[in-house]
Amino acid sequence: MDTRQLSYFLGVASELHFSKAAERLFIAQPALSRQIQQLEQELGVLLFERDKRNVKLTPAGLFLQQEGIKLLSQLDTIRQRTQQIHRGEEGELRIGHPGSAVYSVLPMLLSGLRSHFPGIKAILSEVLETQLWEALLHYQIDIGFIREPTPSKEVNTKVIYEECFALVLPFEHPLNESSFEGVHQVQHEPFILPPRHAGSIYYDTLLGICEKAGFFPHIVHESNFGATILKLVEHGLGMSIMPYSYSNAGIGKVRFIALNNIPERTQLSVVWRKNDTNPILQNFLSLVEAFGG
Amino acid sequence: MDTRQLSYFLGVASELHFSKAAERLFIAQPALSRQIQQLEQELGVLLFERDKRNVKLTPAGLFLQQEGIKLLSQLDTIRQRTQQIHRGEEGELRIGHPGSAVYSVLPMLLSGLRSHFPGIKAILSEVLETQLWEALLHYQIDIGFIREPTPSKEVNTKVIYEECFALVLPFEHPLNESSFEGVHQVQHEPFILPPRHAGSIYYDTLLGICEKAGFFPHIVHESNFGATILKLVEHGLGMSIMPYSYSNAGIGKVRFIALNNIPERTQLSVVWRKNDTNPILQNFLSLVEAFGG
DNA sequence: ATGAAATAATACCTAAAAAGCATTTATTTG
DNA sequence: CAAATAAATGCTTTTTAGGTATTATTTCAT
Repeated sequence: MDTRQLSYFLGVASELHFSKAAERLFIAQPALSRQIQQLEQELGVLLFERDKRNVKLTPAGLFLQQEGIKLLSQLDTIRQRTQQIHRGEEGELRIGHPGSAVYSVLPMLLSGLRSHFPGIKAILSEVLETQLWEALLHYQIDIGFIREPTPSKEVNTKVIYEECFALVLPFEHPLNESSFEGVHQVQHEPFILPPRHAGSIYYDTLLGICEKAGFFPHIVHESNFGATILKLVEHGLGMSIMPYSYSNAGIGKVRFIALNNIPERTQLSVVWRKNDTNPILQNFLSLVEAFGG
Repeated sequence: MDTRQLSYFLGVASELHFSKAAERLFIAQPALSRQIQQLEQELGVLLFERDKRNVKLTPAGLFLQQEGIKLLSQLDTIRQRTQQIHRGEEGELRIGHPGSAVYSVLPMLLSGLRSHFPGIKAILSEVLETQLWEALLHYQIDIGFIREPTPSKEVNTKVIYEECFALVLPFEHPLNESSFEGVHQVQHEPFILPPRHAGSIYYDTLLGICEKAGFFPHIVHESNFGATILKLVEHGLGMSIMPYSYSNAGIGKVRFIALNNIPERTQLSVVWRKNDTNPILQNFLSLVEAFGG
């Protein structure tokens, strides 16, 4: 019983008329009659009751009709989904990202993914910047978001987002956007910053901001998790300088003062394996491209 | 994509080796290679990554393998069930029966059905004897159980069970099996019997029992439902004569005294349409035959 | 009644598809 | 570099599906 015989059978079963069914199936009536006979013989089951004039389904035929319709539609679904997977329109994309990406580009990219490629499921995992390259090269993720792309032979990088830094203060701190003139105003305050080893260029940029303002920050705590820093700031343990997009996070009662007037800015880049031909990745990259990366 | 191509594909997908798969599929390797190529071309999807030495599945191929296995096994199930329906090993058998059959043959027949033909589902409906012929001839049931088979041109009948009658008394009644000598002992008691119109031969048999014992029963209530009669007897409203198998019913606190020593006995017969070719019915009848009908 | 129309089956032939065989090409391994 | 392995290619044969003409049977209209 192959699919051709089955669909011929379904044709006759729905028309209950060999000649009409043959016409609808674009074959000659004798050919159809024979295929049905062969099917019946192979199964050893009479599927139609024919009395030289009328054709009707036997109980077994009725069952085969009901189930056969389902089966063929399943086969069609399988075919379509196989093709979608081939075109990269269906499947999983494993994304590694730092926590900060959650508050800026990631939500927009994921909603774009949802609308353009509803079959692609994003598997998100928060990965520390230090572990991102390893995760990528060990095939644990397919694409990563990172603030400091170090060019590499095995990995492609592309900047997709740029933003200014922000001074983060406890909400009760006297300094606010109107009274703010420059970073030097907080030169005597305690600071909470990421540890140096977590991303040296990023760290150096932060220190550069302070240095230009004429001081070296008094660092009282370190954390590589943005949310932790925000909580520490909220409790008045110090202040921090973070990418402005953290202001979307809504974590902690803190005040963000955007540092628009200094040249230092921070970028978010995507990184992926150069040799990766996964069409899902390619589709995601085309989305990144359209996003204005 | 027909079933042959699909099973060829599954062969290669599980062996990941064209030559070995070809051997297992009993075809030559070039034929297999070509069928896979054709399948890939038809779908427009690369299913295997071949590098002249190794064969491995692409993501789309992996999906097709997973789904294809399921599909082919479904097809096989459909084939088997279609054949079972044809052989009458699967389907529904609508059985009409009087309430009394529930306490004798029906449970045994149904458990025999369950073990010999697990695919046949019995649809039981309690049908009054007066309506049984109609239900049968109007195709509302496929087979019926009845106590008084009147021979007919359109219907076959077959006796399957014979039993004696029993005197049914309230549990508190002084008469019991040891003190019982004959029906004449209850000639002055009130009786609860089925109405005459419910089955005249059956009714006449009951009256015949009394008549031979030398009295005409004083009928105080009538009911064509055995359970109702039992309840009325329990409450001391009278006594009754019923098929002995009602003693299995466990309805009401009543005493059964088997009337073994009188010639009157009651039979249970099956009836079915003479022209019915339904193989499920035939299988059920073979069971009835084996049951010793 | 009788002939025309309808309808599935049969007989026979043709075309297309699948399978087989021999060979080739490319790659790995010793 | 030769030998072995494995998939692909070219060509032929076999099998299967499809087409045309015809038959047999039934129904319907005259």
